[in-house]
Amino acid sequence: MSKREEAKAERRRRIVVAARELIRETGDVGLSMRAIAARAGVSLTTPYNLFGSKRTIVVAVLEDVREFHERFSSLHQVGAVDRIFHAVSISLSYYAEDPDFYRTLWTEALDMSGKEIRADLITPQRYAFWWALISEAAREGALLPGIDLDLLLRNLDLVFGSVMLTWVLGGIGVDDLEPAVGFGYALALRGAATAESQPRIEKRLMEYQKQLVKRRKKAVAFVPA
Amino acid sequence: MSKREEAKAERRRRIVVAARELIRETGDVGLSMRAIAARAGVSLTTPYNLFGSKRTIVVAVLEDVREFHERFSSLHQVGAVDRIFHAVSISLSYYAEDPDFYRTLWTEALDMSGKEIRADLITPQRYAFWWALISEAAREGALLPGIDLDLLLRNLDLVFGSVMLTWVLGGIGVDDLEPAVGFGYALALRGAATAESQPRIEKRLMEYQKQLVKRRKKAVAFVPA
DNA sequence: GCACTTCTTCGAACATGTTCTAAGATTTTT
DNA sequence: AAAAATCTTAGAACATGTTCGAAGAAGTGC
Repeated sequence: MSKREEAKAERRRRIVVAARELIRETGDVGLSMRAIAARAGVSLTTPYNLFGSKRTIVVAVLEDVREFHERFSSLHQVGAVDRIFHAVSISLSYYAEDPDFYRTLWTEALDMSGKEIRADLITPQRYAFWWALISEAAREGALLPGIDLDLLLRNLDLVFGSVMLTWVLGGIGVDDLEPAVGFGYALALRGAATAESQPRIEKRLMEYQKQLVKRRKKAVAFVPA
Repeated sequence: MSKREEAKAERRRRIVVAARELIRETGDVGLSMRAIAARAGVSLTTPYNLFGSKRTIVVAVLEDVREFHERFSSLHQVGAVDRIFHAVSISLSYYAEDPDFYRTLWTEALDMSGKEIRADLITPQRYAFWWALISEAAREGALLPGIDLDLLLRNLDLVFGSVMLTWVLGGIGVDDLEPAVGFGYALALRGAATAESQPRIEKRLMEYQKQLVKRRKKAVAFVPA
C-alpha cells in the first residue's frame, strides 16, 4: 500500500474511532460531523471524502462491534439451530449492558436522510459467520432441503434489523429485544425447518412468546374484541 | 365537536392532502415542511402544532393509502391464508404502478432524524383488517393453537416494514417487492402453521424463492464457497 | 359584551448534514 | 529537483427540520 493510501487508511480509522468514542461518551447528541471531524483531527470535509456520509461512518462502527460480538458467539452447542439462538442472545446481552450506545448506533445506521443508495447492512465477515451457522443447520437436516440459505439468512437479518428499528422508534424496550428477535427468528426458522426439527424450534417460539406476552400489558392495546 | 376542534381537523386534513399531493407531484424533493405548509395554506408553525413532526404527517398519508388498498383486498378466496397473500399482492400492485410515490412515502415514514418517540406504524383500522384475516386463518385451524395472533400479526408487519426499508435503501428493486414480502410472510406463516396447512404455504414459499433467486444474479454475491 | 383561553401567525433563529471553492501540503512521477 | 497529481484544509454557504417569542385572531364561558 502506498504511503498515500496508508495515510488515508489511518485517517479512516481515526474517524471511525472518533465516532465510536463520541457515541459512547455523549450518545445521540454530540455525534455531529463537526464533532467527529474535530475529534479525529481532520477537517469537516475529510470524512465526506473518505466515507461519503455520516451514515456510512456509523455503519462502519456498527460492523466493528457486531464482528466483535460474533467472536464470542460460536461456542459449542448441541445443535446448529440452538447455536443460532445462542449467537443472538450473546449479541443482545451486549445491548443490554450499554443500551444507549447501541441505540444511538442503530438510530444513525437506520437513518436515511441522505439519498445515497447504500443498501448493504451486512459485511462479508458477518455474512460468513451466519452462513456457517445456517449451512450447518442445513447439513444436520434441520432445514427444508429446497430452501435457499442465502435468502433465509437475509430474512433473519431483516428480522433483526426491523426489531432494531422498532426499538429505535420506541416501540419496545431493551428488555424486549431478545424475546422479540427470538420470536421472529423462531418463526422464520420453524418456517424453514423440516418436520423433525420443528418441535424443538416450536418450544423456543412459545418461550419467547410467553416473555413477550407477559410484558405486553402496558402496551397500547387496540386489539379488537 | 366544538367549532375550534373542527377548524383544527380541517387544517389537519388540508395538511395531509397537501403532503400527499406534493409527494405525487414533486417526489422526494419538494416535500419540505415549508412547502407543505404553504400548500395547505397554513404557517410553518402549524403543522408542528398539529402533528409534531414531518414524519407524523407522512405516516398519516401512508395510513390513508394503506387503508385504501385494503378496501380492495378482502375479496373472497379459498382459504384465509391465501387471502393474506392476496392482500399483500394487491397492496404491492399499487406500489408497482407508482413506485416513486410509495418510495418517497416510506422513505420519510421510516426516517428517524427527529428523536420523537413515535412507534406505532399501525393504526386500529389496519390492525383490525389484518386481525380479521389472521384470526380467520386460526379459526380454520391453519395456525398453531398456542400461537399469539397479536404477535404473529406484528411480526408480519415487521417483515413488511423491513422489506420497505430495504427497498428504500436501494437493496432491491420494485419488482422484487412482492416476492420479497411474500417470502418473508410465507416463512413466518409456515412457522406458525399446523402440519396440515404447511404444505400449501411451503408451495408459496418455494414460488417466491424461485422468483427471488432468478433476479439475484446481478446482486453482489459474496456467498462463500 | 368582556375577559380568558387557545391556537395561529410571522419572523427570526438554531442545528446540522452536506457541498463548494480556493489555497496549501504531501506524495508520486518525470 | 521540478512538475503533476491527489488530498486536505479552512471557511463559507445552503437546505431544511425544528423551536421560540411576541402579537393577533377566533372561540368559549361568565
